[in-house]
Amino acid sequence: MPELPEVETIRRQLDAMLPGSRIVAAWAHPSAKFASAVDATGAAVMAVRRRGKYLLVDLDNGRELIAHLGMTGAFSIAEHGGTPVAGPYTRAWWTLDDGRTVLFDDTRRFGRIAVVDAGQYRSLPTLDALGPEPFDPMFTPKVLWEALRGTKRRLKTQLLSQRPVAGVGNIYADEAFWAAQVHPARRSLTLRQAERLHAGIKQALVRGLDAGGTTLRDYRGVDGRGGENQFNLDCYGRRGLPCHRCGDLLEAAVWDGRTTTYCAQCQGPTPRR
DNA sequence: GGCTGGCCCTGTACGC
DNA sequence: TGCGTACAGGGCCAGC
Repeated sequence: MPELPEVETIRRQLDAMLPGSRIVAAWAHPSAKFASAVDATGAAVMAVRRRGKYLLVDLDNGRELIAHLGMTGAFSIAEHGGTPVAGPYTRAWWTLDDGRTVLFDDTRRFGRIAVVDAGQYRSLPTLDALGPEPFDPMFTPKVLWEALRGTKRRLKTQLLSQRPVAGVGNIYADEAFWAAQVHPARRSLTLRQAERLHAGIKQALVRGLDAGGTTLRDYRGVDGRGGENQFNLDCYGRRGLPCHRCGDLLEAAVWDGRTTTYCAQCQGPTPRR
């Protein structure tokens, strides 16, 4: 499940390989989620950027190719020429003028490809309303506090909406709340708690970036290699295992359709509502 | 306008 | 061994 560290790892790999190449042919799965991938045909790649969990490929015709990896999306590059070898889960491919082919595979089809006019994200409402980048100086504890206290939703649900901050998914949210010792099911927080959560978010993401991402099942970089942050996790997926801080067994629950792991001792009792 | 819950989608794990 | 079911979850959207 690619989140910011995984998407950034892929971005760095693609940005080192694609700029300067022109797309001479393309194919897309007929699903509306992928069909517009062929609209990039004829354009040259200028740069590969990232916003939250979205990859933004700048094209030289004033358009952007946007990719969201969903749960199982992955890019790979076939170096040799000839007919692209699409697998059963290939959802799009682009052949470049140097003979290489970029493939996008997505087993569960939660991903998405779109080609839009540069900066026009109205067809992607989450991207259009994305919060600040976590390493942007404008993302301060106070900004986070105000984004979270202005809602009645659970703090984690609001965080996963991508509006308080961009790029945090289930794994890094659980890690951040654990590090901050804030219960994710709370619906309010103090400025002091927001300061700890702000630090926890950045700490969790930096650990993920330094480890090349978290590979629990599907995530692979463009080079086919997984990340190693799964060995650093303190909370996510550790239900029933001892808390690395207090030794109590971690608990898990489903709130708003998302499984959440937490330490009832360190992060406090579950709010009644 | 904010919030909730259902849906999409398929491999894996597990029980019978 | 084979079948059925539950589960994983990011983003979108309908309904309240």
